[in-house]
Amino acid sequence: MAVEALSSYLLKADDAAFHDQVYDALAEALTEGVFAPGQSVSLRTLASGLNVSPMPVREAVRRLIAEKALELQPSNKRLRVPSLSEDRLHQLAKARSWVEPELAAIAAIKATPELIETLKEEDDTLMVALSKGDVEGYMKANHAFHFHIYKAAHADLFYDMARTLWLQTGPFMRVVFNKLGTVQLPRDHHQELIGAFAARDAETARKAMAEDIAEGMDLMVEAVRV
Amino acid sequence: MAVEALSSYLLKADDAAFHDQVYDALAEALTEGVFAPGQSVSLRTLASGLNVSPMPVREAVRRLIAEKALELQPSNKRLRVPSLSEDRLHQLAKARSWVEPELAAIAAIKATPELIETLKEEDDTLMVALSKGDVEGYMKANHAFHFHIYKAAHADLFYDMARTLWLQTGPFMRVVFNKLGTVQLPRDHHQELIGAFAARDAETARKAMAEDIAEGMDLMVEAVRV
DNA sequence: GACCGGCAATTGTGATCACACATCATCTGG
DNA sequence: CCAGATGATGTGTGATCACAATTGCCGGTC
Repeated sequence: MAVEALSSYLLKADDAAFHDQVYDALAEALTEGVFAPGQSVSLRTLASGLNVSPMPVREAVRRLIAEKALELQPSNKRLRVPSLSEDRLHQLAKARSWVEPELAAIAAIKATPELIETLKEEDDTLMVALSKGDVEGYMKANHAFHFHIYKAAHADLFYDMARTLWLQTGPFMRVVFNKLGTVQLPRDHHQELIGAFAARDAETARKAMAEDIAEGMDLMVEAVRV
Repeated sequence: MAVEALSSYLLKADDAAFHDQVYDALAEALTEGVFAPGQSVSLRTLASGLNVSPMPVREAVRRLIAEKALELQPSNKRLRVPSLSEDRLHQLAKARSWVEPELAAIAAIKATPELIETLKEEDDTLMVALSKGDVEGYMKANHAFHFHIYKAAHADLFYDMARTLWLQTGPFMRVVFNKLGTVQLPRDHHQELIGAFAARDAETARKAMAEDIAEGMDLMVEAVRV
C-alpha cells in the first residue's frame, strides 16, 4: 500500500540529483509513518510509484539501509521496512534521550531571538492541530519544532544522528496512532524549552528536552507492548 | 595514493554481494587510516583498484556517504574523505564517550567467561604490539578488543553507531600517528575493563570505558590542534 | 478437497553505455 | 612571455539490459 501516492512526496528541485529527491521523498514518508513496519517494498515498485527509473531509487534505498530506516532480509535479500521490536524501540529511546537533549543544550547557548520567535509560532500551530485532533498536522508541527532547535545547534554530526533516529522511529508512530487514536497526545514540554532558550539556559533546555522525549517514547513503548 | 594496494583489503566471500565486499574493504581501509583526510577519490579509480566494475563501488560509497565516512563536495559534486575539523572531532569524541561506555555497561551484565578469555588474549597481543612499537598491530588489536565487547552487548543499534563512529575517526588516526610517532601510545584501561567484566559490574565497566575513550580522544584533539 | 510440482513474474545485483559538467592541459593570439 | 580560449580527460549520474535466485500462482495428481 501507500506506494501509489508516493509521488506526492516528490518535490521537484532541479539542481538536486534524482537520487537525492527520491531519498527526501522516502525519508519524509518514513518519518511520517506512511510505511507499515515489516512491510516489504521493492525497487521497481518504488521507482514506478515515483515515476523515475530504478537507478536513483537504488541509491536512495542503499542510503536508507545504511541509516537502518530500511533493511535487507538476510534470507531473501529482499527489501522491507524493519519490524517492531521492544528491544529496538528501547535502544531508539535511549539514543534519542541522549542526542536530542545534547542538541537542545548546545542550541540554547546559541539561541537567537529569531529562533525563539520561530519556535513560538511552531508551537502555536502545534497547539491548534492538537485542539483539532489533527494527528498529521500535530506530527508535522512537532517535527518542525524539534528540528528548528536541532538545526540551530549547528552540530552536523548530532543533527544527523537525530534525523536518522526520527527516521527509524517513524514506522513505530503508525502503530502507536493506530492503537491509541488521536485522543491522548503527549503533553509536551515545549513551553519550558522556549523559556530555557530565552534564558539561554543550557541545562534547563537539556532537561526539558529529555523529559519531552522520555514521555513521548514511554507512550510508544506502552502502545507497542499491548 | 593507497588506491593501488586496496585489493588486499578485499577478501573473497562468495555468498556476499560484491557491493558488500567492497564496502567491507573500504570500511576497513578507512578505519585503519589508509586514506588521508581531504583526499579525493573517485568511483572509477576505486573500482579499478579493487578489480570490480564501478557499479558495486557506487553502492558501497553511497553507504559510506550516509555514514559520513565519505562526503560529496557540494560544489564539485566530487567524492572525498572528510577533512579534519576540531569541531567535528569534538562531536565524535562526545558521541563515542556516550555510546561506547553504554555498550560496555550492557556487555558487562551479559559477560561470559568466553568473552573475558577472548578479551585477555586480545589484550595480550595488544601489549606485545605495543612493546614492539608496532602501530598497525596495536590499532588492529585495540579495534578487536573494543568490538568484541560491543558485539557481546547484543545491541544492534548502538553497535552500529560505534562502528560508524570508528569509521569516521579513522582518517584522524593517520594524522595523529604521523605527528606523534609510535612512542606515546595511550595508556589504556583495558585491565580495569576486564576486571569489571569478570565482576559483571556495569557501572565500573562504563566508567573504565569512558576514561579509555576520553584519554584516546584527548590525545587526538591535542595532535590535531598543533 | 488438500497437497505438490512446475512455470511465469518479480526480485536484487552487476555491467555497460550515454550524458552533462568540471577540471586541467594545451594551444593560440596578443 | 603571458593570458584567455579551447579541447581532452575524468567526474558523478541515470538508463537499460542481462542474469540468477526467489516468490507466487496455477493446474494437476493423489
